[in-house]
Amino acid sequence: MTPRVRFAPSPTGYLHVGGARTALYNWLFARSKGGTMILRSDDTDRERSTAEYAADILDSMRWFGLDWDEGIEVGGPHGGYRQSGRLERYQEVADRLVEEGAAYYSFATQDQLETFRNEARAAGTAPSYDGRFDLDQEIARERVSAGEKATVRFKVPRPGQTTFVDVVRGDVAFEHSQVDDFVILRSDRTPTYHLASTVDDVDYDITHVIRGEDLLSSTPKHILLTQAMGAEPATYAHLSLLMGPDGKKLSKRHGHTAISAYRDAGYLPEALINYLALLGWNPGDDDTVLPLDEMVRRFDLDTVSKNPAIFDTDKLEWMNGVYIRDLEPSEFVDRIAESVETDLECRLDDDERAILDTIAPHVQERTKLLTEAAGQVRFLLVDEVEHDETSWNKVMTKDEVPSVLETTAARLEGLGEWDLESIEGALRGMLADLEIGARKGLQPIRVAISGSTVSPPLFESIEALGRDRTLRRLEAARSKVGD
RNA sequence: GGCCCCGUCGUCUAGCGGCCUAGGACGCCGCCCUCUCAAGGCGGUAGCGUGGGUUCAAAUCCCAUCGGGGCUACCA
Repeated sequence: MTPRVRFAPSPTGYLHVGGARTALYNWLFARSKGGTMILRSDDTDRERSTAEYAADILDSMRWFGLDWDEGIEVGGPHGGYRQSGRLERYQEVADRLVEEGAAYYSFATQDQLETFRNEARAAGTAPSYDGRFDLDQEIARERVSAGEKATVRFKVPRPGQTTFVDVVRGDVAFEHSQVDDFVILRSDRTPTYHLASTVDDVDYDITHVIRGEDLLSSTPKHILLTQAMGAEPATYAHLSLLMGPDGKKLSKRHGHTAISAYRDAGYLPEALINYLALLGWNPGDDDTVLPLDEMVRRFDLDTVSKNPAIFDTDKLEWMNGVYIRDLEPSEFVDRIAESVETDLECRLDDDERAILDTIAPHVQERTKLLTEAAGQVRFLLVDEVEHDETSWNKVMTKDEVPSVLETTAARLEGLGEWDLESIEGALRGMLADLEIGARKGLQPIRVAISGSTVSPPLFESIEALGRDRTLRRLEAARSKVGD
């Protein structure tokens, strides 16, 4: 039997890094086992679900490069793959469970139930409902068919226990005395998560349920429901949760949590994937950076870690830098083009593209986030640069600067070929003649050219800038410092 | 409170009774390279939560304890 897995987010928030990791592990598992990846929407909570969140989840999945074989927007044998479109099916299952005695119509109020739970807590035990607020099901059924509102609650068989083997955690056991009866159909006849999710998993023939550890304690409910439906429970794998730097559950107060925020911040999807994949899974040796196909080749659920993992932005940034450096220069330019255009407030023309192509390898080496690149290349694309006054004094006194700039201009002006070799030769020759070291002598030129004491390598920058603009910039700086 | 899960450097992890003087990666520190900043090279820093067992031998097995997390909804 080929594995069938699903990622089933609720559109009650953006796709966050924890959800993305769950999606990734499902995807990796499916791809490594030749299985089927399904994307469905667990949108039973209509109050909190929004179209915006739903769209963000799809966008983020696609940006992330995770595809699915069945589900939302791609279709498949099971309809639209949105739970909001399958209400009748859940109602039918719930009613059937009542018929069969596995569930019951309940008129207990939330207040009554809460009182009951408080009593249990005070007694130091877990609440396990004894039916005290409910009446005979014969009567209940009549009242329901007369139009009275009732919830449908699943009756947990007691005494008893549910045991299962979690692929990442091993044997897990729950006494039924610890599992309270639970609502499967609300009084408005919409399904709760437990029902909808279980029915879908059964109907869609899901073989492996890979999800967050927050659902571990709900698993006995899902297994019980599955069995009551007469089906065979899937294999479960519960992934540990992602934590913030303070060890608490990852949330907005720790910084970005939405995948789309990482995209906007300049992260490469392949870097984020690599980072997330290794956050709780080890590929078998000391490899840290490995391509997607290699991850697919090596992935397995039994090598997934049980430990909760802290989401460490430092390592992610480092990895993003690794992937940025690994990009083909033209690819790098493609990826930064948009943010450069935003920064410059205009479209890039072919000449500007050519400048970026030339300097790209040197910028890549200094970029950890795509969004940083615009600031680094800006000086190559604008007409004039701003100089920070304090820059001039850093390596030589201000009054030494004009003559250096003048000599530089003179040497560059006469160059036959405007290429790296000639530029470097001319300037090194000048430094030798002036008897100043490169460290000192090149700095004022860098400031004149780039406006900053930090820039891509100087000779390459001058080459990319071109003769005319270089000379103009040297002249502008010289007259400015001369003032 | 009850139940469940988890516990190796600051962080992600390797480790399945002797190969551990606990390995790798990020971070941090130092040195080298160097036109700035990076990148790169080399070196360093730092850990088995605690207490009991079992054993010739324990990070590895058992118990307790402590700590962290999750669940305990007509949220998912």
